[in-house]
Amino acid sequence: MSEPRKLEVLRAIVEDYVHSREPVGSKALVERHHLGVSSATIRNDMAALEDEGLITAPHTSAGRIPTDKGYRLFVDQISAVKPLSPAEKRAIQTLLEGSEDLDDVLDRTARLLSQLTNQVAVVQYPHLSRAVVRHIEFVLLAPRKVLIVLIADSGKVDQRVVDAGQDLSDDTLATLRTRFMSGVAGTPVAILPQHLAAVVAGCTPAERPVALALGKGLEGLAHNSREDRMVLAGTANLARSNVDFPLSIGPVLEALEEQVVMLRLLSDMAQDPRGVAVSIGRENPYDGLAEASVVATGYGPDATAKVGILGPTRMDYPTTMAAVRAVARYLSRILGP
Amino acid sequence: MSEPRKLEVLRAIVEDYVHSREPVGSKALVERHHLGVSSATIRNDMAALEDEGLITAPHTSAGRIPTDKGYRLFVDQISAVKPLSPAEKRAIQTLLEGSEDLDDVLDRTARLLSQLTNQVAVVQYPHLSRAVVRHIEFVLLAPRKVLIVLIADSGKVDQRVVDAGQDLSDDTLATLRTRFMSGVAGTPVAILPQHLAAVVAGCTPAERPVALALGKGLEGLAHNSREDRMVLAGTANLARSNVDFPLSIGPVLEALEEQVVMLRLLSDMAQDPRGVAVSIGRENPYDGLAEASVVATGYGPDATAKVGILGPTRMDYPTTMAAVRAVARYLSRILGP
DNA sequence: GTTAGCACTTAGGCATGTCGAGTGCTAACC
DNA sequence: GGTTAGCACTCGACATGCCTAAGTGCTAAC
Repeated sequence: MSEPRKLEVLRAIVEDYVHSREPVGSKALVERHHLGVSSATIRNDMAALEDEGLITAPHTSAGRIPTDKGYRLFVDQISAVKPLSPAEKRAIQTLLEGSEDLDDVLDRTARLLSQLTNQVAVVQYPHLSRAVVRHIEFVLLAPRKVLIVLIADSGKVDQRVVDAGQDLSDDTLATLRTRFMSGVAGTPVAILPQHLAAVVAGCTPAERPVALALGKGLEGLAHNSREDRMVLAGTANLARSNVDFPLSIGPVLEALEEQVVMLRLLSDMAQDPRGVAVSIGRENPYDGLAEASVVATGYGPDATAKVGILGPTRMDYPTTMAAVRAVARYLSRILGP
Repeated sequence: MSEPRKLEVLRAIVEDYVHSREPVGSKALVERHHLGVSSATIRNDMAALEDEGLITAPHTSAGRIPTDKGYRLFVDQISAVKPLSPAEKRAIQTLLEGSEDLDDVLDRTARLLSQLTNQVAVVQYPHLSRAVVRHIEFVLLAPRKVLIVLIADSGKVDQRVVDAGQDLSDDTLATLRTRFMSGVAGTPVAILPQHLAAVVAGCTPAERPVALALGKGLEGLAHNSREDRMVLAGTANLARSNVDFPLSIGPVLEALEEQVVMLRLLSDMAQDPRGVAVSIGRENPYDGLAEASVVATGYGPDATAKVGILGPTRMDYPTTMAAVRAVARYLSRILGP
């Protein structure tokens, strides 16, 4: 029994199953792929593959389907990432170039990726930490309510309303704004807290309480900003691709809604040498995703923010991986300097 | 055949069907509800209701289920909006009060409403038009790229990047900012364009082209801002409540993703005198929602922005309407002055 | 206008039978 | 030793027939 052929058989099973959605039998295999042997031989190979836990039979007299382990081997060793068609590349470029503000870029990216892959697309907001504070604005909404706006050089704008704890005049606020601005402009967001503390320390005792409140607000903004949010698109694909649902979509929708779960999952995924990480079926830490796979990669200057897709374990990995990788590259380019 | 009893029968059918998810027969009706007549009489009433198109039988020998028209009559004339339990009211209050920035408020609102109703919640971003310009900020991201930030007194912050058409210095930009600020601060967003034109006209010829670009950007912001976005929550409820799906969720997910469709639908809904609008099944202009109902209402100072839910036509209207109305009220209060 | 009674319809459950796809095994073959 | 043909066996999918329970519509009596 030749080892290379066994892998070839696994590859054929994965490809056929992804394509047909039906368990694939030995006879169908020899017909569709020109392996130069008979179906009986294939049966022996398949029995071996089953012993190794790479494929399984849903019931006695049906064909075989790949297991999570089988998909893993397929992704790691057998398949090559398929390059995108020029048409697709062009589509990515045109679609992404038309956009300007960050929300819009991410939104378009998600929609694009979901169309390209026919899966659910997930795009995490880029991390702010490496960015540099460009501008701070305080706006008095009510005597005690102050809207804080933090603008970073990445073009990202974050906002929050804080309670000043006491009534304020526009003048006081303007003074404070100047103080803060001179103290933190140009500071990397990551080390903002230290600088804020210095500014607060430099305030007059009268200003102190308000400055403290504002400083806290800014700190919160920098720390807790939108990088823990994400954009979704293509949820409808879940229902479509699963007309005969091997994937019960309820738990998956729940996972998608629990953004914390998804974000955690994305950042925990080990980066594959080929630049795209894949998490298959039960490899996912979240039970609701036991029948789903995630394909993701980082984007942006340090690739910490993630972009990816989620779909049934039975998906076309080579094509999907190519799409995710390509979109991430274009996205990095657009957001870059 | 007494007319009031016929309505009572319809009411009983709707309530039972919503509760049991199964067609309801004449015998079950007399047992569960103390109508003082026999099942034969009810049968006569039901035949009449069917003639009027208010109920229908899925097959010859099954009970009846309400039609869209039946639900409509139920909602309009029979049912009373159920008040929320004190516990629920408290939950709404605590959950919404903890939040500060607008994104957060809307997000929490959506989650809350979806939990309260077990349906998909939709919250439209509040309209900016009535708001007053509080602040404008220009930030130079690259020599020719300017980030424009527009802050309204509602606490809403919008942003956009524009191409200035020529290289700029920080100084030039600061001058222009002052000009724009003095020209438009305090202006209602709705009439911003006129004021912008005046500012541009008042610029020196050298400044003109840049001012024009910036003015255009601001105008676009005011006009086209996030009011055409919306927040979703509880999509997983679609899958859950429809284990035996009378509602195929694919088209519904598609509709939800086409935000344009949903926003259009929300704003087209006629306001009910009781303050909550309902659109039932085929009343919806969008085909994918033929088996779904939308319950929505306006919120905010002039109730133009909408908040609502979407679910199967077979839903508990009285309770749902109460929840939507209550949440909208709390939301208005939170966002109010 | 209401009721009882009865004939009629139909979905759904269940047992039964058949068909075909696919397997595992054994014995022969190169 | 690896490969092949052949064959018995298993099981899901599908069709058929039958039965029951639920529910209706109608008619005649109250």
